[in-house]
Amino acid sequence: MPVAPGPAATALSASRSLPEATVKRLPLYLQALAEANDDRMVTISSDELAGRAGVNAAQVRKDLSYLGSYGTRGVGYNTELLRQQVNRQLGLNREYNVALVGAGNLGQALGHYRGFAQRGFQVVAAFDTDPSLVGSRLGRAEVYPLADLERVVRQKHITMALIATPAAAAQDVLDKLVDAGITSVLNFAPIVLNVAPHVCMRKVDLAVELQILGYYEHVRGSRRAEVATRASTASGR
Amino acid sequence: MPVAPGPAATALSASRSLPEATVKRLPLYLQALAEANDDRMVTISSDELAGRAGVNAAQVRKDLSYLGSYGTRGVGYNTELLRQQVNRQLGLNREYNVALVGAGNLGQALGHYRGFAQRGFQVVAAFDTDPSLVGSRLGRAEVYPLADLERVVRQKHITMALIATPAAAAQDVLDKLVDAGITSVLNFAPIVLNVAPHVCMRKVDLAVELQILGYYEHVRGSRRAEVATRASTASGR
DNA sequence: CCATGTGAAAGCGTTCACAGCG
DNA sequence: CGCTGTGAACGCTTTCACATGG
Repeated sequence: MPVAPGPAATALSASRSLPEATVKRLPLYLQALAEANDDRMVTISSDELAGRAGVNAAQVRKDLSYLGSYGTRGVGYNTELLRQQVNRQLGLNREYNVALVGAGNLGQALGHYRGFAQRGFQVVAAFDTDPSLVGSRLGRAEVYPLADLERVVRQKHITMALIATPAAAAQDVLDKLVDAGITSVLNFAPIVLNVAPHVCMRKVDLAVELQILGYYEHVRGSRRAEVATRASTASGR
Repeated sequence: MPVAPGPAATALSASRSLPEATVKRLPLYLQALAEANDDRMVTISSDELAGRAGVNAAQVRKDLSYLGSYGTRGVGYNTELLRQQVNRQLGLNREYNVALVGAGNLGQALGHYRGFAQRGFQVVAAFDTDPSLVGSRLGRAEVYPLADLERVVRQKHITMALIATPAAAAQDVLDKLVDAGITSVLNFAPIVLNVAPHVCMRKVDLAVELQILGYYEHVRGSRRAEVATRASTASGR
């Protein structure tokens, strides 16, 4: 089909906004494709990719169709080509410099975590108010006092930040980050933060994840008291 | 309305399954209610609660309606009563014993993270294959060799586990955990794991969160090249 | 012949708008 | 009068099913 009159996306050429749900799955596909590549798979079907990413095959095809037509009917997708396309679509064909604010327990772990740098996110500076931490190293980042935030952020061309401070300090830190020009923030503090609409913020609350698990554990317990046993009907999901 | 013929939930009495999206928000409400309680608020409206939890007021009312009718029309919700109900609904009126597998960078941070114990999740044992780590302490947990997993899990009545191993080891660890009787798992390894349907598993991939932010940063960059500037119309979210 | 790409259907989740009640 | 609780509308996501084309 030429020119594609559909309302969704201008198929060819540059990046148009994808559905949010699709964006969340692209990193999964990227990882699955990298593994398939390591396994010397030149070509991969939506079925195979779905299995490796833990999702439905129809979903894979629908998601990938938003990026354009990179598959071959009757064959599948070229693993390496598709990986490059997904990578480009996610904006990962460059490096991002990341600031880490809060060098306590969680902050130290994040600073030492190798998974970030492996995927192009360099933690190039850390910040903390505790004078005993300032000047120390955290992975390849130096720990600066919070007062230096704006200067260092601009000097090192930092565009993203991780907030790993106590909840009470998080809003103030966020405001300072935004003043310094940061536009993407990942918040680990267990508190709801307010931010101007031009800044993109996501939240990770580790305890919340456990509480969700707790709910299902709890419900399962209640069920067991009612139905006694229940052999698995091997329903997917 | 008595007996409620609606299809959703048997309003009164014990816990019926809530929509998944609602379950994910209950921990937010719980936190907001705890803060409101600290602020000496005896009563709280859906509007106020929505503001503190960062969601829409109609959503708060809809979510809370699944738990039953705990509000007073024209007034709002009793802060403390509602907090107790949400807490009970999430199954948090008990403690959970948690195992931590993998005592490397991330595992050490998780073991020292106080947010877990504060909300009733005690990390009571850690496991690692590295002999130099075995025997050391991690918060209040001792580090055991992986071979002791089943014994310690049963001995300490552990029902939940955190997987913080390298990706390559995660599936094997998961299988061992399930054999030992674990039914809830939080996986931090960047890999898709397969598990029997009776086990509840959630995944946290820190790098994925950054990649999602990267996408929006990337798209924003492309937009800026097109539309030059764009003053905020102060649209929510 | 086989797997993609995609309209159409079905399923969920969110938001609206207002009836109902303290 | 104000705020809850909720049917109904809306929009987004997922899944189905099949025409399409290498």
